[in-house]
Amino acid sequence: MGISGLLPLLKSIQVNKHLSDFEGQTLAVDAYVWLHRGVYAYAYVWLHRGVYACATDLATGKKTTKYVDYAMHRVRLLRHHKIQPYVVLDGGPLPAKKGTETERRQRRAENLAKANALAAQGKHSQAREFYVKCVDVTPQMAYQFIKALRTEGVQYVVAPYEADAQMAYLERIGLVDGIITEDSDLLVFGCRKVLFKLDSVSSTITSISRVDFGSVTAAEGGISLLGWTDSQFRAMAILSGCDYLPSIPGVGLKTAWSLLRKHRTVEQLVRALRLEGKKPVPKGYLEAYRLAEKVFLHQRVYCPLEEKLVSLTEVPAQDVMDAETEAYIGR
DNA sequence: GTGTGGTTCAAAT
DNA sequence: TGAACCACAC
Ligand SMILES: [Mn+2]
Repeated sequence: MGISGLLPLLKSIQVNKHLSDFEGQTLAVDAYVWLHRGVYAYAYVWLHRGVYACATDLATGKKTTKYVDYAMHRVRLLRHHKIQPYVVLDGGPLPAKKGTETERRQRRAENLAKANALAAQGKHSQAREFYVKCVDVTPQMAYQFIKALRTEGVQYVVAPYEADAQMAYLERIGLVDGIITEDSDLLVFGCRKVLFKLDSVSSTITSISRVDFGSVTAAEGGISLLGWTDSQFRAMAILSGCDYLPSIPGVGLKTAWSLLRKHRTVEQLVRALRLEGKKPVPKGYLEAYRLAEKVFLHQRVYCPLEEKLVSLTEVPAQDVMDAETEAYIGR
């Protein structure tokens, strides 16, 4: 899901770069995106050839590991431009994302059912498009990718939970110079340099830098982020709705932005909204907000230097971490 | 007019 | 995942 509408809002600071601009740098790579696209591409090709077995079976990695080629092609492309890839894979499910994941699983099941129904009616071309929609990246596929990475001596790490937080940590401690992903969440995790939309044909990529946030213009009905702190930016994103917390109905990025200009703290903001009574603030929203904030700040990640699990950012001593919170952000 | 939220589509060898 | 599009409410 990411933060809906965030990238268009930051349009004015998106910079098109060539991969050669990153020569000599180490870039974290969100493995999920490449694997998913690889699986998608090959599932599509197989189905085109008339292989109408269940798409989820097709992609288990038993019959083929072709999807790995797609990802490795991109790994080699980075290396060709003298960029050192640091591949980051997703780990276990984060309790905080439970809602999002059950939703996805449901959608995949729906698409599979539709596909099977259409196939049963002999409508194979229509069935194909639904089969393609239920492809999923399995741990087995991730393992096939890891084997290829090992063979070619590419650095990688499996995150204890989300790759997002893991990549943010690698950048934070200086192990990577930037992050290649398609997920706008990385900006909310406080990353300094995030690279989107890698085009392997032209070797170009779209860059968004934290230092440019202040230049986000209020022109054309947009918003201004001049003088905004990481904390305020994060608040705007969470209030607008994120993977860890749905928004208050009727509140999107722009409303969150103007609310945060009026109120100094989220407590005051929520109190004012409740007093006004125009937007339905759910019961327990503020508590849920605090938890979401902690997931962005303190999610559990693996430190390759210390070789142990740590928090993305250190938890302040006065912050109480009860068992529920611990479970939520990973332990 | 503005902003939100829902739907639909593309994704690539 | 995002982008594009559109209907709806304010
Ligand atoms: Mn994410």
